Amino acid sequence: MNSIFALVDCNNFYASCEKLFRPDLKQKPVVVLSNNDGCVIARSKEAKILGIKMGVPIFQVRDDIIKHNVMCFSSNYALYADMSNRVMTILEEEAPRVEVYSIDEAFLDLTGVDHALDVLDFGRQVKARVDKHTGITVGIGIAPTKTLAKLANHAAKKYPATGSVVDLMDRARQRRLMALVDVGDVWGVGRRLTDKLKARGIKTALNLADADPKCIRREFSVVLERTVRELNGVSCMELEALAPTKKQILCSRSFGQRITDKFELRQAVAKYVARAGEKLRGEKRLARVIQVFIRTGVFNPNDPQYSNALSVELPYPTDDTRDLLEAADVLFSRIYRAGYRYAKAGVMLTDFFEQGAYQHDFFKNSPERSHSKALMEVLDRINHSGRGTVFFASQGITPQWLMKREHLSPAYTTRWSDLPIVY
DNA sequence: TCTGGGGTCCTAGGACCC
DNA sequence: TCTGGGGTCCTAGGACCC
Repeated sequence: MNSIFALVDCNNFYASCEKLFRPDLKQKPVVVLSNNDGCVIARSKEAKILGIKMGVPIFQVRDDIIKHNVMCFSSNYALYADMSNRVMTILEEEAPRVEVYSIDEAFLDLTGVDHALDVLDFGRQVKARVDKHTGITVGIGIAPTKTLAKLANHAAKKYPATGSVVDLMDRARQRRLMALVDVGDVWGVGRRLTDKLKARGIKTALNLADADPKCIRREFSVVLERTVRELNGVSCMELEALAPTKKQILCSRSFGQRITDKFELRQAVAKYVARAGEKLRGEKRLARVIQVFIRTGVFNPNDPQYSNALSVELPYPTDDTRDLLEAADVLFSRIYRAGYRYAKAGVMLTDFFEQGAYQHDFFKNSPERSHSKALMEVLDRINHSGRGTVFFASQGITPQWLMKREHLSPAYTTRWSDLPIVY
């Protein structure tokens, strides 16, 4: 049976979340900043019109921000994740199978759904329900492949006359749209590929669709070949309703200010290890390999640069933060060099095993620490309860390097004391 | 002065084995 | 003089995504 995919995408998601709880900002330009308040990572419609670009460092647009009275928010992921869940819950009520593709996007599988409505009416109904129940506006693209659904969604955003819902099931319509779309706006075609494709005269999505898939595979990759086929209506990417288990867990942060002190840097690494361990247990996995990396800033050419990473295979797969801390500490002391201004550090866990699936070495007697499971459970439970935090001494008690979040909005939906009250 | 974080997949090349 | 071929595994790096 031929597939039908719908891509639902929240408009200006982070900026929209912030605006929901601030009616006074309704027609005002709003931007949301990355960690450390470094870059612009989301913009409201009004901010886009002002020409504030995605990803620009905030200091480069400071004049515009002041001149046009743009409201800035530090990113508030607790709020965005909660709003995302509300949107996804509604989508799951509307469609039999849903793939949550990112915090603000989902693919719906409409294949074989018996619609009294046609797909366009169905899309409009979904959009109206999300709007009514969450206040978030979405765009919807409907097409026979994921790549075309992305394209339809692109059109839904770009052309207001569509009412933000585009039905791209028809081949002639697909070709008309593709002729208008820059090849760089195709899903899966990034900046590098755009340059290479354009150098070969492939400038629009339609040019790419009409290219020979065999040549594309030879000169580029199987990934791009798939894209070509998808643009021609041949579905090569399934809907994945179950989130695949993770293959790596990464915890890294840039610091609010440069670190020169060895013990402070060590604390930062310990903190990321603890966080990574928490995520690992959340995934119900054990990790056998841990990597630590540290680096100086990359933007100041006058600063001496240093960057290094080291990984180790642990004696047995573990999810015990104590094991991870111990290993990380050894790695850290081997790569640490004095005399640099460090800007970032991180910890990566890989080589995962299912809990209980690992066969221990017969000749070693029970290598794990005692009460590991119970201790980690208590640790996670306390830290998730919101009533306090427990942490390892190596993480430090009053870190100076915490990231900057100077424009953080309240936790409107996840903390009772921050609940907005309407009188 | 100030420039995010967290992922996936694919490929090429080297080491090693028979 | 002639100097194999096929396979696996691992890693680093490149590309993409949001």
